Amino acid sequence: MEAVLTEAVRLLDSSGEKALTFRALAARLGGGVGSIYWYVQGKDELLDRAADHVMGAMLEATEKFVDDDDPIEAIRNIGIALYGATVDRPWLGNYFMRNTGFQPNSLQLYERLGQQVLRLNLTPRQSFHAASAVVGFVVGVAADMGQELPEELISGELDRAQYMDRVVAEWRALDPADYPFLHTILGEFEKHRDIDQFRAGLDLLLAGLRQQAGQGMPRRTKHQPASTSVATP
Amino acid sequence: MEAVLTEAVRLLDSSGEKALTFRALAARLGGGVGSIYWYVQGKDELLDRAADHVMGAMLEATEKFVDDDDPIEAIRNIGIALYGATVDRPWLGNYFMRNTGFQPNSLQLYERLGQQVLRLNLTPRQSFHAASAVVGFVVGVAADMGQELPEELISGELDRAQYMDRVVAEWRALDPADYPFLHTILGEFEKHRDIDQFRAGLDLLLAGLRQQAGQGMPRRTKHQPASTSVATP
DNA sequence: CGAACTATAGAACGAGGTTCGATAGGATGC
DNA sequence: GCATCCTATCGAACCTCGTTCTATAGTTCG
Repeated sequence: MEAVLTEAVRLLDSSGEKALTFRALAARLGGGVGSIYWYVQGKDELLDRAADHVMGAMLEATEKFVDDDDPIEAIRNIGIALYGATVDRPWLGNYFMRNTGFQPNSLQLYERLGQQVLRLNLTPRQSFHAASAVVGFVVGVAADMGQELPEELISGELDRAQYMDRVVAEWRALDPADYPFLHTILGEFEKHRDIDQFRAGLDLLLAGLRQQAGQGMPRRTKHQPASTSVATP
Repeated sequence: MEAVLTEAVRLLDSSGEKALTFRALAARLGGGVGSIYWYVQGKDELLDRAADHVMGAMLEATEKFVDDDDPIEAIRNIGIALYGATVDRPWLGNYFMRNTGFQPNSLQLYERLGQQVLRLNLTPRQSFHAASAVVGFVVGVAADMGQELPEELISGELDRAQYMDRVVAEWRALDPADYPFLHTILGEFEKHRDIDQFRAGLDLLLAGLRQQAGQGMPRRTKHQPASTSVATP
């Protein structure tokens, strides 16, 4: 059973979602196609199980962040870790889009992030929205950035830089009068790294969150400078 | 050709991604399976074309926002429109995750949003990050929220409220000591509406952006004393 | 020992994407 | 007028893949 999952994850990681077929998996395990159906009900469940398997590792990796002095810093670290695990697993991002995090390990990760939000002393409604926004942003952007590579890259016809150059060239050919923004950011786009782009976005979101936490909302006027630590759970 | 796309979109919207098969589409058009291959190279391109078709309508719908006095308000409106178009089209969200917006109409929408960002007078790098973050957030969250319904709902076995109740009941059964956050937000989750949740997240992000626009200089938010209550609207 | 349960194997079925050759109808060239 | 292309259409055939079903051991228990 464990073997089925690890081998499935290996297949997914190495060759993408398309490559995970029951026949290929059976071949790897040196068994028959039908055998897998003894362990899982169908392909959906196989994917669910594989995803939760990865999220288990994810949980362990983020355990060390919960004691951070600054809760926002903890949220950032957890978010970055989640991003990292998702971005180079197109199948995982895809899975998140298909199945809200009701799987046990996903739920625990949501809880872990939420506990950091609790330390900000917001209203329950604000806390709910904040945690959801962070998870939504991280998973959404990671799924977006981690998408399967276009075939020119897979086939080895072009490398990443060449492909990027081609896209930039196409954009540069557009009329600057019609596309002033695109031309403004072309230089940035050309040399950008996905991870920096992600972090910048996350920082914007967290800045908004910090601001909300800072200005004591309706009742909770907790006017502490927010850099002093709170007792950890 | 136009007929192929409109019929494809109709199939997708009415019955989901699974329902779009070449055979079904051919039947609707009263033609043969092979004919469709004269217009598109394969299923991927069919999806691409269908998505761009929808984005065209999207563009027209957001045209009226570009003259808003407050650029941030314009960004918010465009974001909300994009969210709306995506959230009830699971196939569209799925498409965004598979293919960065290099399609002509997607690119134009990105440009339109970017032009509003330009009005904030940020550095090119900040502008690039801001526009990307907003698009990433909107599309990511919409794709997440718009996912295909679980089968209990499709089969009509349960309605949305009943399904929600069941999830909430499961969560309530968890130990509050282990899941303090989940129990804090249970009440909110129970009565939440997706659109409100989305707007709240977007507002957080835009608050961060407005703050960045307010303080003239580029600046890292990491580890600053958090006394950043900058003038807000 | 026989019966029931665990676990495995692989043939067979059906759905769906894609390929291929056949077939017109119209335009163009000689 | 006839031959030759180019456009557009059609559906049979092929291949892959998820899933089902039956057969077959081994193992446990009465």
